[in-house]
Amino acid sequence: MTRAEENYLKTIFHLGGSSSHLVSTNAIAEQMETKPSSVTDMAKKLAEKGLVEYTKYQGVSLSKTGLKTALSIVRKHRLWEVFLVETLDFSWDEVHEVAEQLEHIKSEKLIDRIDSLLGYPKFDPHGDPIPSKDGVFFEREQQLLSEMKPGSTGVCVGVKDTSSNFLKFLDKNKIALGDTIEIVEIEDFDQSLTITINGQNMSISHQIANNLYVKKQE
Amino acid sequence: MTRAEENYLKTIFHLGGSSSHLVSTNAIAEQMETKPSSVTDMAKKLAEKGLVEYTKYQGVSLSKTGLKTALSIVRKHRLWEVFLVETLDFSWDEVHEVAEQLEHIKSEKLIDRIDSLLGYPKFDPHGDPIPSKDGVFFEREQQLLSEMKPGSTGVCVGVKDTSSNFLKFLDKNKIALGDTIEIVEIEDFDQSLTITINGQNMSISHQIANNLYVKKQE
DNA sequence: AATCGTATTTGGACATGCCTAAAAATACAT
DNA sequence: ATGTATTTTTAGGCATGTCCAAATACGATT
Ligand SMILES: [Mn+2]
Ligand SMILES: [Mn+2]
Ligand SMILES: [Mn+2]
Ligand SMILES: [Mn+2]
Repeated sequence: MTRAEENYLKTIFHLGGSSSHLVSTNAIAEQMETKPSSVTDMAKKLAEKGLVEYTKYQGVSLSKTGLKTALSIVRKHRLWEVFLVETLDFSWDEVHEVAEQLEHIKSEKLIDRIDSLLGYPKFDPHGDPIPSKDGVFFEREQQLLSEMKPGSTGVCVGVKDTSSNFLKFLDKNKIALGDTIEIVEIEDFDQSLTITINGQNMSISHQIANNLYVKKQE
Repeated sequence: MTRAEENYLKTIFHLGGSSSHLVSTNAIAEQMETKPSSVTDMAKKLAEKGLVEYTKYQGVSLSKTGLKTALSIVRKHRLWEVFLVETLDFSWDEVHEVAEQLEHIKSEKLIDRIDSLLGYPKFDPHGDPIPSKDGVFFEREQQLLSEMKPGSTGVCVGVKDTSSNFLKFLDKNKIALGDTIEIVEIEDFDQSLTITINGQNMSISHQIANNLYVKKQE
């Protein structure tokens, strides 16, 4: 399994490529910042190896073994991210790039020991679930903050945009995973929200709310 | 800098390629388990990039920047080996393969944090010195146990053969770095040695003694 | 059902890094 | 000094993974 193949499988997984949903050549090319013709080439190769199902002009989806492989890469990526934050004091906006490299290190033992060192974490620094060794993981209960009604309350559980820019913005404004957010009001004019967080009121734009996942509280 | 280029530079370094000593195409090929023609190709490319000096039919040596790069790879390799042993409880015969992969991860910050986490170690699990960030490292004072005279005493500081087989043999016989070894007798017949180690007498073959580095004691 | 615009595939090409077989240079022995 | 053995280089090819430009298929519109 080459690094390129692993990256394609991971991308198809992230784009939701399953038996029920085919992923288009263009979507993959865009996500990977490569060209559609390259994707076609690789789709053929992966189909040849039984890692994806591929029908010309239709799109690709992960096979059973393809999914297993993709999950193992995602597992490694997210565990390394936790390691970087917890053990090496990286901030959550610095870890993705490095994890993109570390996820390709080939050693069962290494990733199992990292997992154990970290105490078998269930979520990565961005709130994304970490698949277990045998590929099981829980989709977390979530909705976008922008979909909540005034008066309701939620706990911040994840981010949709994981860009360094957005994550740094959240740091600067003291918004972190685990924080409880109450929606006070939504402006008709620009959909900006007034929220209460950590006992303080603040105003955030619709775009911010549209990139924050919360778990609704009763 | 590609992974292949890094591996060539590291190999040239290990073969002692300096201004005073040219390394032959064949030697590199053998060490890297590749073909001489491939080495010639790469030698040209590295010379092109200013990382080695290369004269046709003569051999290659590291340039100043080539040496710097090689040292940084060696540094990373050895720090990762320490990390695997100290932090993740790998045994010293399991770390080399994984370190061969980890040494190519590109992140200053990562290796600096690992270095700090480990308390800035000076030697790797096999007794090899770890170059500092700016490429400085101390050649340790050493000689092969097989070169010592009966009656003399030394401290075990390193291994020449780093194969898993040899390292496991040492474990099994409770010979570890830091142990004090006294040479009691050397057999004329087969050069095997009787030594005292950890208060016990034992006999080891010439081949073993020929792969153990010790620091002579007064 | 024909047309048009977009998505996708094909064909040909290039860079990297490797290989084999043959040619050339060097080293060694007589 | 000459011939032989060894080392090294060259030439040509292959695999991987990428790209561009041209051809083809799809699907929405009329
Ligand atoms: Mn990430
Ligand atoms: Mn993440
Ligand atoms: Mn090693
Ligand atoms: Mn070592």
